Amino acid sequence: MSISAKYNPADVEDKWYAYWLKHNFFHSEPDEREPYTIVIPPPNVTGVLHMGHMLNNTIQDVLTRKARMEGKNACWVPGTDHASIATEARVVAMLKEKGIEKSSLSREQFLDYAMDWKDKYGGIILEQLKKLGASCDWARTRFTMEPEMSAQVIKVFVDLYQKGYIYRGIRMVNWDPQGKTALSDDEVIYKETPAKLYHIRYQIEGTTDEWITIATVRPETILGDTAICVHPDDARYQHLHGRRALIPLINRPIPIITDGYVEREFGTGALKVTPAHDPNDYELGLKHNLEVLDILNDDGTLNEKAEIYVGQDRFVVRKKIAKELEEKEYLVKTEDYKSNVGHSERTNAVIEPKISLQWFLKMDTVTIPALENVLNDTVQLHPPKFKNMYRSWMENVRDWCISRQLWWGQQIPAYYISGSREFVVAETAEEALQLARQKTGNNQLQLADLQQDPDVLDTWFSSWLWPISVFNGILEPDNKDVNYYYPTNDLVTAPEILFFWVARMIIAGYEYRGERPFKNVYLTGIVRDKQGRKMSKSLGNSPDPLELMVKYGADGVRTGMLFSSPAGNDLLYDEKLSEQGRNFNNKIWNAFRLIKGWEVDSSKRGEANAVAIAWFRNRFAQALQELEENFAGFRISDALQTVYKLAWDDFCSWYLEMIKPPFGEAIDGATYEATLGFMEDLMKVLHPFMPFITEEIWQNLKERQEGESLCVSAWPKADQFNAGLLTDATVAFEVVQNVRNLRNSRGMSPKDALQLIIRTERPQLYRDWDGVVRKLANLSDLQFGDKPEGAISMVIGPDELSIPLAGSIDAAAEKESLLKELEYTRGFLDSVEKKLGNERFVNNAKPEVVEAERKKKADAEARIKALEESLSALSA
RNA sequence: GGGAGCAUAGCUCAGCUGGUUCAGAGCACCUGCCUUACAAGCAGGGGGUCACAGGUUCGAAUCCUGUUGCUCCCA
Repeated sequence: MSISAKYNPADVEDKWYAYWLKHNFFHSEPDEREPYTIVIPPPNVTGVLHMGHMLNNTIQDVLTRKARMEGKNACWVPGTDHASIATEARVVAMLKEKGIEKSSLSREQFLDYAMDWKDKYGGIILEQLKKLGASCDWARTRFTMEPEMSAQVIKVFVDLYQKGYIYRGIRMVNWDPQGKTALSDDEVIYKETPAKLYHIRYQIEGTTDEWITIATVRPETILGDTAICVHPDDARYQHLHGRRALIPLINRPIPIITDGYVEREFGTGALKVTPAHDPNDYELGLKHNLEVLDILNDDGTLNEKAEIYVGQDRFVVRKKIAKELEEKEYLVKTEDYKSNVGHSERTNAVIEPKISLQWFLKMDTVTIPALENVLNDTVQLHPPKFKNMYRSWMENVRDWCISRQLWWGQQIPAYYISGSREFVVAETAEEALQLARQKTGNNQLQLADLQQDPDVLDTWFSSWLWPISVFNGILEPDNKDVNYYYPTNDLVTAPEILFFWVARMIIAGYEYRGERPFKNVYLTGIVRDKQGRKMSKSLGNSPDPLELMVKYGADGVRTGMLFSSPAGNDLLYDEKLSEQGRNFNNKIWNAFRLIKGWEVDSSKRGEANAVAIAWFRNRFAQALQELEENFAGFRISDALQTVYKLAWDDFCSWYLEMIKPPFGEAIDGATYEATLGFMEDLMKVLHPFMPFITEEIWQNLKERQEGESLCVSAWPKADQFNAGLLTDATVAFEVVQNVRNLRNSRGMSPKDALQLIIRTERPQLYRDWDGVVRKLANLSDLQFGDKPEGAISMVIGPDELSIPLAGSIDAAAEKESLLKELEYTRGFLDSVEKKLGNERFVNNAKPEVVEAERKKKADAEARIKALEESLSALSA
């Protein structure tokens, strides 16, 4: 069989993914095994795969695949999120292109269009995840708006309402006048925008020439003012306390109040208070019991409460009123000013802080177990530094505004009774009717007399149930799936949504299951470009993951992502990382080529390789232990590094070179079998990181049956290892490296065989490694003894290596380097002796630390002795 | 304004409970090699006062305090 010298991922990836699916390896059903469950952070149906998903899902796949190989019943539940605002905006835009206005459609018609759109585009991202190799249980794919999922959301709403946690209230919300909906804080993007600060004077009531001047960037809102506020200690305004000022143009009188909140240095030190149109003013208004005067319509035009400019847009009015104020000499001056203006993430309209009637969830009590169980590590955050952030949020949490003025989502199950201000909350219209009849005592009420609230619930209000609802745990709280899979094990997500999503899932978990939703939360970083900028469509600095996978292979990109992604830290993505991943794949591929290319001669004896085999077996055990520790601490990047070095350095660079037969010669059967076993174990520990290439190699390493797969093979068991053997090996390797270095520095070819003479008190070590050292250092002979005439020497630990060299030996240079070493080692010994001579050290330090120092001392002394002997031989 | 985090090689980062397995990895760089698995490679090498200043300690990259610079969260 001829195998390509370059690994070609395209040849194998689709083949093995199809094979895995065909044999249902990723599907999970409850059984007697220990479950391992991950629910995917459901991507938006509007989304396409980006680098953040790549990182996030690679990590989930690594964890899932490892658990599956460990014999756990692994279940990774995939799905998508309906994303109310984003999707509705997308559908509205799509309709607009077709010439259809949303306002011309009924709710049902619109939802039909939206569902069609979702069916067409909503699954794209999941298909893309398959290219990445994601081992999700596709039979369990969920969508947050499918009937069973929505039913759970509605049930929870009704339940929380009945418990008294949900209420309707007036609040200041971020209003998008274009989308005509309230937005949550995270859907608002603040941009620094050049603006003007208008200084406007208000006449004091009952005077002819007394004024107070305020400064504002929004002169149109003076029409909604209900007070002017000054600092109580501000000397400039002492005489005005308790007086009233007249709003220019409309002459409505408003009180002048005092509050320490006002910054005296800002503007004129006098603050106009517009409770309906500024969040801070709103708070101030509550405190001082001010009237809330809303002068804006939902679309951003002024209403009749403004008295003037009614029906005109807020920005048009800003210009006009500034002009009028100037003409009528109310405008004192204007100055340039930079202000942070909120824009809608979806429509880019300038956000209007607006008083509105919304639905809220009270957060004060439901958050208690969610806070407590993160602080006591029942739910562990990785890295733990996020606990602080989590706590500060949970301790200062505000009630959650859960209503959105949209159609795409779960419609709020509140029904208003015609002809009254009453409403009822129920899971169905029929139940609502019953309730309404009871409530009103009017048995004549019909369905037609009820009007369901037109708004839908915040998308997070459905996704906070995700770890429960994917197993239908709200509707059937005792079903076998939810009992088996819940609580889930690990959640992998971005710190950006720690509050919006993770915290709320924990709340819902305790509220509805009385238990944490997951044990571990692994927080990934944000994927940034080389310059540290967040990857975004508008910057165009994000590579297309699919193209990247075509170029470097899915395995290459997966490992590339993980090379530089410690938990919780941002990842500065460079295509070089994928290249490195691809190169690693190629390296492994070539190791496979080498092994497969060998002729095996089972009559041949292979004792010479025994030490190499013993060494690698122990080295593997050591690395496996390290690997397990890395996984246990969620240090995924380090875990990859461990197997990377094991495969490349230890297996390829050392082990294979040790046992490789000379060209044209066969390998003995015992060494071959051992090597196949090592390769197979390597494929196992590499598989979670690079599933495709490892499966391809594993399938071809030995005869396999249809239905067998690496992805369900048993993970290697961690064995004890012989540490002494491993340290002996490092001595042998050091000898090899020294000889190679000598050749290199003297410009000699590796083909020139050299003679090596070792002066040592531990000859057995060198005898054990004789064959390996001879082969790797290309020695013609290895003997024990003193340095002969005309040889160059080096000192390794307490041992002296000599290599006879024909021709020039620069005795002076050699002496200099030996002296330098001697000096360093003496200095080192000195510091060690100082430590040991210090009574306080010997008494206070741990015994093993003191013991280590004693060993250092002995080593240093031996080394000094060897160096001195070399030097004296040199001068002799 | 309040809170948190970070600062280690040219770059990205490890360094878990203070002690040569403590100054490390990968990439980049330099030198020499197309050596019959791999140039997507091999062998070898250089490079850091661990931000700055104090302190605790027998001993500090590691613990404490302050300074400077950057980042994030909340307002």
